[in-house]
Amino acid sequence: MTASDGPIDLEDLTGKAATLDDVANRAGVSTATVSRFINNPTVVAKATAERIREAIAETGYIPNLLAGGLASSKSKMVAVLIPYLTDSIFNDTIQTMVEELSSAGTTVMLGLTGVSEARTEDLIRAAISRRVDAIIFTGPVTPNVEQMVRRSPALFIQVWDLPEDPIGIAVGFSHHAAGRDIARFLMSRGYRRPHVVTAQGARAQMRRNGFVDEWTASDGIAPTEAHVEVPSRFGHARRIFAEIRRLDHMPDVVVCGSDYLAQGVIVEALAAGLRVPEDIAVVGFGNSSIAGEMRPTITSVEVDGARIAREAIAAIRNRKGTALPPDRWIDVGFRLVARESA
Amino acid sequence: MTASDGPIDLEDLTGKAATLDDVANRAGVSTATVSRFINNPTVVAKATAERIREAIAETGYIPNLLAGGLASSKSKMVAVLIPYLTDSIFNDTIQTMVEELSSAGTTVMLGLTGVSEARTEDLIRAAISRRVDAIIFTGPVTPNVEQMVRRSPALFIQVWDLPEDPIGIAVGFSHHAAGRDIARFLMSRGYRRPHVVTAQGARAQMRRNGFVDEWTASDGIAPTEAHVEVPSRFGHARRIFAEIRRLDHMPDVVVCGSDYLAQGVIVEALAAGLRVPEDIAVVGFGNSSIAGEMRPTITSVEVDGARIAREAIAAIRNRKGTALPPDRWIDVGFRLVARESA
DNA sequence: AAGCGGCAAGAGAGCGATTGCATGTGATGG
DNA sequence: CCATCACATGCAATCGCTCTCTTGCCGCTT
Repeated sequence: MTASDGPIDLEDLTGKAATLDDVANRAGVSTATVSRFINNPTVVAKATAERIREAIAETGYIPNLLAGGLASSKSKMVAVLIPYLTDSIFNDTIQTMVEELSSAGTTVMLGLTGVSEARTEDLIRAAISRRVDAIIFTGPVTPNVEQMVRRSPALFIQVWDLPEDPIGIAVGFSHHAAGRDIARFLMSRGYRRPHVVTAQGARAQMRRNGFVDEWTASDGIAPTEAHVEVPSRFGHARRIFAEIRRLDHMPDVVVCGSDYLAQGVIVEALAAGLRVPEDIAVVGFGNSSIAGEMRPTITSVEVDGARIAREAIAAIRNRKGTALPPDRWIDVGFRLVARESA
Repeated sequence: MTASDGPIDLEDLTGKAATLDDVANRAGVSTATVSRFINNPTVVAKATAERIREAIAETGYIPNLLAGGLASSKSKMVAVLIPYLTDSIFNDTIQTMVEELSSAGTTVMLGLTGVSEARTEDLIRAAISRRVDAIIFTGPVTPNVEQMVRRSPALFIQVWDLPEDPIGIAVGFSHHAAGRDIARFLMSRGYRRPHVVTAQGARAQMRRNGFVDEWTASDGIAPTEAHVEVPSRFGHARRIFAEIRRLDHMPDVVVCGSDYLAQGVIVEALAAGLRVPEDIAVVGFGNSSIAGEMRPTITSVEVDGARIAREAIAAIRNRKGTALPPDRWIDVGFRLVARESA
């Protein structure tokens, strides 16, 4: 087939997708040139570029990224692995991440690990199988995961946390410090009997430790506690609140692992005729959109999830070859936002 | 390199990932056999299988799915395209979809279209570029999208809706009927002055039409209305409620496009000292987890998002070659769940 | 006029799997 | 004892790109 400027029957292309070869033939150039044009349009001469552009339009060519990735060993994919999606504290991070990555032409592979180590390992393996450029990860790293990841050229980014020795890099903040600051804040407001609700998961545990350590050190009295399954969402609120009512001493403030849970507790408390924060105060975590919209508005800890996403993406983008970026810890901090609920 | 049963220095593998060749050499078989073992372990002899298994373990081999996909022209990937993630009514569908697909070894490419046609087209193109086996899509189909999709062998599955002429197949329900049923329900409960809050987007529009058509036909009086940007989430509630208060006639029921929004309206109403549903009733949509947890519990329309996911996956799995499945419409229906709020 | 530099484009060797076909082998039956 | 067959395995072409190396060409300098 040679280049022709007459219209072609597009229908005959439906059977088989057009390839680089087809485009090259139509445009009267070699595949190498078309490939160059696609990846870096400025390196081909203007007239050639125009012919190629037309040939692409005529053939409806859509590159095969499987082939491209294989040849270049760059997949332009990143894996994003989180525990849950529903009512998740990571949603802003994911939303930003997916938006920014896809507008940069990178596709996102989403994995939900739950709390299962086996599933986590499967997902990591799947990500490596696809030769992703980076793995963005929230969760505990098992030895198997560590081994697989270390051998893979993918950049491993642990987000929402700052582990002591990240495998790749980490973008997050100190959960222990966050817990501590919540404790200090509540003390300064005069609360005396906190009730700490901790979700499953290492980060929640660290916040809880931060809180309890600080509280016990300054006050001498350990707070009462409750635990919920991951994820700490709305649905657990009723049970949590029922438990609180059964305590000998009603707490004066409930410290929740997420705003969703906090919201639920507030709803329950109000329904029970209690005033928030006068009868019982509530603290959330994550500063989700609801925190500012709930009545009363919810005192929470703001974490800039979008910034976490952007820092992670920047790290991917700035990476040279397979070297580790210079900054292995990126601390985005957090900010306690005092509102009406505590 | 020949097969050896001595321990090898695993470290020398870190530079380059192990390939099928490495495994084959170690196990003393051909790459074809290893490939067969990986894709269908039962076809290789037991002793051979064992040797291969060991070789894989020793080399830490992880298959390259880019190469595999290229050779087999099956990517074992599906694209899932939704407008938003945060407070999204699709979350259950996505959660189920991702869980079930990944445990079947298929990876999920997530795309967020927002309300932008350009971005939607880019994402479709990206999906086809990766040669996904299927595209699961929620949203309006532009001519460009239709053209790309028709030429691609990927199965196109439109979910959460039942368009008249789906490109591939559709798994969803009639939004018009849902709107109609809400209208009937509210009439039967004696409500007289509904206020309909409609989000941007075709589906919300269809529900609104269903509602308004039915209401106007039976009652003769058109409901008052309000509009919100997509997504119809918590954050708009305050504005919506403020608008309601400014109306000449206070409506007796607010019909919301999502439970998140309904929740917000309830919170605002309660904060304003109104009783729900006595002073003002509220209807949600989607039957999200909060619908049953909120106080009062929210009357909503239950859509089995998980089932939508499973039906879509089943269609992918049962597909033979590139043929269209026999059932082009799968109606999962919906169910009005009457609770306390209306 | 010869030499040189620089840009644009082509040739072709991979990338790492899959898979149709050919082949070898041992068991089976006549 | 040999033809037959099923089964397990190997050979090698193929998938559609990328990218290094080379070539061709044009315009300038000297």
